[in-house]
Amino acid sequence: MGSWSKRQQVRDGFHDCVVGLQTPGGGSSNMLKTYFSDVKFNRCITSQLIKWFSNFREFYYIQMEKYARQAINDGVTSTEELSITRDCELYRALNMHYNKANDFEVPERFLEVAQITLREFFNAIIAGKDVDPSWKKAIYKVICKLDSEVPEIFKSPNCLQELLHE
DNA sequence: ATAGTACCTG
DNA sequence: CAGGTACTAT
Repeated sequence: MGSWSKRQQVRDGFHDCVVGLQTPGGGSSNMLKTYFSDVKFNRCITSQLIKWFSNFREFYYIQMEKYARQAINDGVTSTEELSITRDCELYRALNMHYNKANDFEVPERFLEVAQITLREFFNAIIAGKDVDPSWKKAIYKVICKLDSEVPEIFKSPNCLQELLHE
């Protein structure tokens, strides 16, 4: 399936910054490829790359919904009570998935966006919008606009090593 | 027709 | 994650 020499390196850090990445319209597919300068892309490899990000996004949103519902069951009534810190359960779940080895320092911006996402889910569920089969679409549309730029350092084939030496 | 995505499954 | 289906958009 091709040499994903950079796969492990890029995965984690990428998603600390690119959570809601939507490929259509944004031309993001080509943008992503520029971060894998050592990979020769064909149809198959490209779709696998796209699939990864699809899976990553999926995981992110599944956690958000789960945590939002859990908060509601726990009696939370206001979004003011929902904040995402580096020691909260949700953050740990995400970090465990995207940044298992803690190679990357998760940007503050990620916490902000995650919190916005969580509150978005919370409000939608409270409002009973989840009866609509496509209720998440509205949330996706909001969050994908909050994507951060992917740090340039991830373009380096040796980004992991370089980060570890900082 | 093809690429990209959501949703579900293993 | 990868596979598969169904659906949207180009």
